[in-house]
Amino acid sequence: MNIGDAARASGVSAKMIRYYEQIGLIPPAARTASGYRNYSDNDIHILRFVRRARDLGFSVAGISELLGLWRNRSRQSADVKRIVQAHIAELRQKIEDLQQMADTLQVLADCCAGDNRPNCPILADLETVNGKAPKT
Amino acid sequence: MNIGDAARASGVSAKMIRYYEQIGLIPPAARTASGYRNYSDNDIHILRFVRRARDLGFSVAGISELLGLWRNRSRQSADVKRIVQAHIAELRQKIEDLQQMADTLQVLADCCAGDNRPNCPILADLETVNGKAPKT
DNA sequence: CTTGACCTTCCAGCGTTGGGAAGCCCTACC
DNA sequence: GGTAGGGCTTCCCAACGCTGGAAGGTCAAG
Repeated sequence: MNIGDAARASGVSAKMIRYYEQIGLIPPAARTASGYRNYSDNDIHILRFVRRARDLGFSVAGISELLGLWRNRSRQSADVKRIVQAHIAELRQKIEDLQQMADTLQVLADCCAGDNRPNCPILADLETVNGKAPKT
Repeated sequence: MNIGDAARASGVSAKMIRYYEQIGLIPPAARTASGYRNYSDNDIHILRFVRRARDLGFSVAGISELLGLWRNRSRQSADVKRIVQAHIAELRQKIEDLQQMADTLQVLADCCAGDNRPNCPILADLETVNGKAPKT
């Protein structure tokens, strides 16, 4: 299987497959006599694992940890769970931050006439620090 | 006012101030005879605007647009509102994506015993494509 | 043999921030 | 006046996770 076929089979682009190999996330692929990368079914399996983990928002470092546990038959599911729960916590934190931004902006947008006049409470807010009047 | 003072007064690090100047987000600062950047109260005002906009998640490109409107006294508040609402939509989209990830992971984590045995539904899921069984 | 699609490597960039090196300037203190 | 220390200057590098392109080799079909 060429890298293009592996990309189509796994959902990971050829560029990214090479990148993942380069940074050591996945093992170096076998090569044909002419230097083409050659992928086995097991390699595709690994690539799919990586793809799925990325879709779930894991960083490359996180995927590396998960791959290690996946390969390790004497792993403890508690280790996997710990990684996943830490990641969930990060996601929830990001969600909270973004939600806070969106809420603030929504309030400002609701206060803005949105017409052809220059007066705008949004810009007025942006002049301030943390949404409060500046000391000056 | 030196760049350090400006940084403390605006909440934007000196490093970032230089960077914003370099990429043209803010105008080049005045200089003293010896080459030090010199900031006026108005410059601080601009920096605070930038800081607040970043806190609300705007990209540098977005801030550039907002700054343009801020400076333009004949602006129309509708233009500001449009930019802000587009940004709110982006934020909500990101929130939704992250929420989807977190929900999926939470379900998996809840199914995982988290003990010293290797069996783990999380890893089992990661082997699949989009959470469904692979074609193979 | 030619064409076109594929593969290879390497280099550079995106956006935002932090870190550090080498060297100049300013203030304070002796 | 000399010196120590902090602050300033510019420049380069690193991070994250890719993405694009250039230059060139390989393979299969016509």
